[in-house]
Amino acid sequence: MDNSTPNPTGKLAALSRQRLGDQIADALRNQILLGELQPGSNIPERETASALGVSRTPLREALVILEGEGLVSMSPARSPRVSNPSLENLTHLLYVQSALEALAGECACDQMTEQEFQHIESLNLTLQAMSENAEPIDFFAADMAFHEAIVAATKNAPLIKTHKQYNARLWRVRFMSSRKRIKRVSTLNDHSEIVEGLRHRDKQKTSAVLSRHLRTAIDNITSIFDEEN
Amino acid sequence: MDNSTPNPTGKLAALSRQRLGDQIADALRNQILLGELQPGSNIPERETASALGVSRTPLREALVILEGEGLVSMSPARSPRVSNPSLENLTHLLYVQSALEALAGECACDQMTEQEFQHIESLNLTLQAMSENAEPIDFFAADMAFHEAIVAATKNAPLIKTHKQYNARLWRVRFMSSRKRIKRVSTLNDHSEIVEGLRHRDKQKTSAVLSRHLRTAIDNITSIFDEEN
DNA sequence: CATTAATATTTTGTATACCAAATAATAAAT
DNA sequence: ATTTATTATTTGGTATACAAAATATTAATG
Repeated sequence: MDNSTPNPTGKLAALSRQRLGDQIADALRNQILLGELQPGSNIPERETASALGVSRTPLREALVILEGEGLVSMSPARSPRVSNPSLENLTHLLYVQSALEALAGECACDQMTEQEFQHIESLNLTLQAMSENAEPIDFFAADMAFHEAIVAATKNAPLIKTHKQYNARLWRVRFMSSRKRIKRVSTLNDHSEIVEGLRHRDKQKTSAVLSRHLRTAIDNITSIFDEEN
Repeated sequence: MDNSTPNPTGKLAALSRQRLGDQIADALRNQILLGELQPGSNIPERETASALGVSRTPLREALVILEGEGLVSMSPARSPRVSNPSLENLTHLLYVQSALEALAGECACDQMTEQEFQHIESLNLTLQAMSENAEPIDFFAADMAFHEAIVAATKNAPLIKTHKQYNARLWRVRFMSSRKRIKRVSTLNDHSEIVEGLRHRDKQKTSAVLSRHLRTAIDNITSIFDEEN
């Protein structure tokens, strides 16, 4: 959030390469994804603003952005809160994400370069190598990177952005789901099938496997919720 | 934007049933969809704020919301502008919308009530009746209502919201496309097929027809762009 | 001791003020 | 007359100040 350029006010970098509100939104989003800001927790404006060394105006801008992304909810005369989605809501999100990734798989077959395919393939190999040994967080990160690479290969900017936003809302529950190593084998099988579909630029197969792959995740998060209650 | 409750400041209704920023966003969004704010036109903050009788703070909140929805773009030291999407961008949006509506058709087969089906069916009948005589704007509105009703029947809140946002970004070009009465017959055929799919709760057929229906629109908007240049 | 009413405090919502950067305009020099 | 340099003005970005509402607290009363 700061850089090496001195500035008149002496507070924080005022080099407006990006709006301060956007930078704050990025910072808060990270904190939410990392679990530093727990679902349901309050984000009081004054306190948070002074903690970040900014005023309430750009913080508020950030909160409005995050509210639009579904990560924060604001109610009149109440502190903004980190969203705490229900199982039903998460299921709904996963259905949409499933459709988005199915589309991505199809478009990637048309649009990806050979280089991009090789990158996706290498990400899958990394994941396969991690299979038994890796830490949950690393396995999860590699899994996410694989899916993001497929979406990126479509060069469809709105798709990439919307997919990213849905990923953010699903991040926490999918990470928790990933910690349970069960079903890691079938996950890896799916991934290999996806790579084969992409290799032959088989739109039908690629999108079908991706769709099924994501919908399977619904069962996993359901069991997560059952265990908590 | 106002109500009958008097308020101390005497300016505009301060009954904060909803944040002022949201109300302004709604108002600006309407102006953009109606074409009162043309693509590429500026939205200077001071001028617009005083025109609406509000201060820059909530107006700015509204602009940030609309930027998140892709309807407005903001650059440092420049007036916010109404987005003017390229043909490529609109094509990308339409691909996503196609996937969203295909998902909606599938979920609607599972989730819609008999009552909701009858409503969708009646909207289609209205549309068929309008076929030759109706004004472009009315035909377009009925067409949109038909698609929205299918999405609403899924009860999937994130899907409904995302679909609505994509619809807003596509509104203008789809309206222009609708003004050209060509292809109205095939549009109506598609709609009837969709209704039949829903009637038999045939997920595969319903989603396939919806997907094809939307992708056909890509050809239409392409010809719109060609004519302009 | 419990309960209710009144008050104080905290919180968000909005407006205004100030600052820096970019652009437009004007004056001077070639 | 044209071009360049300098100044003025306009614009968005951020901070602060003030207002309204809700909650927490305290005091008074049964």
